[in-house]
Amino acid sequence: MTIPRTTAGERDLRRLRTLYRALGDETRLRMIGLMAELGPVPVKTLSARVGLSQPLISWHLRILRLAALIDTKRQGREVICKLRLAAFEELHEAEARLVSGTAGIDLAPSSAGSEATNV
Amino acid sequence: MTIPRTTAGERDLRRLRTLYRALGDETRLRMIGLMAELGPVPVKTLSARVGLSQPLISWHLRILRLAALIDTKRQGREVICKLRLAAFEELHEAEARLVSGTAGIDLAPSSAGSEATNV
DNA sequence: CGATATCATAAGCGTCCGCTTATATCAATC
DNA sequence: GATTGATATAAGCGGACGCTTATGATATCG
Repeated sequence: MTIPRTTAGERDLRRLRTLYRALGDETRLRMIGLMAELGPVPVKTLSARVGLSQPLISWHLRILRLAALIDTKRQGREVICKLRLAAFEELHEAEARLVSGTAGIDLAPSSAGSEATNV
Repeated sequence: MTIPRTTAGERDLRRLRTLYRALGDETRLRMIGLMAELGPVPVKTLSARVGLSQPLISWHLRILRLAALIDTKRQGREVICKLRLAAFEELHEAEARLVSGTAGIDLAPSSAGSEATNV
């Protein structure tokens, strides 16, 4: 039961980093807003409504997909994009663990028990 | 009452972009975790616990401060950093507006009433 | 099978980001 | 007021990011 090589808190950190980073772009937020408004939607429509080139939208979609923020499936020659609301719940949970102060986030192991008590 | 130059949804988009972007870095997430765990904490302690140089921590703190995720105040020669939990509530609210599909996020104005109905 | 529509990938480019080192500001203490 | 401690800012650098244009892959239709 020696501390696992990658702490739970560390895993949260990675996941949070990926999610937040994927969300930290105005174009992607617009796309998410549209998917929320329109429901499952083909790439072309996103491209048209956002007003950016199709390859760029496709690239943004890849980032959102890799972050598991959306699902995509082929339907004929179109690819339908659907928002994964569950991802936001996962986000909230990891976020809550971080902010509740019980994550055990640290780097300097020697700081345990030393002069760490401040304020 | 002509549509305001910057829509409410647009303002949300900017705020969300700033918040998510500030949160989309592992070092900054570590710092937030530490502030959540330790409460108000001086810069030096953050630097020591995270294990990165003081100027770098100071720079990350600036980003968090500009995003209104933390408060900082001088106390003697130290600067105390405190997590602003309220920021997360604001984040959740804006996020909820976006994801609920009522934000009216768009770019192409001509798409109103045209062949926008898909799926 | 050829032609067209929808989407993904590749290559290239300017900019911002994360980080380091060096230096400046501000406050306490002697 | 000079020195020491704590933090902020400046300069510089490599790499990732956001975007465009060009090309390739996949599926439908005639």
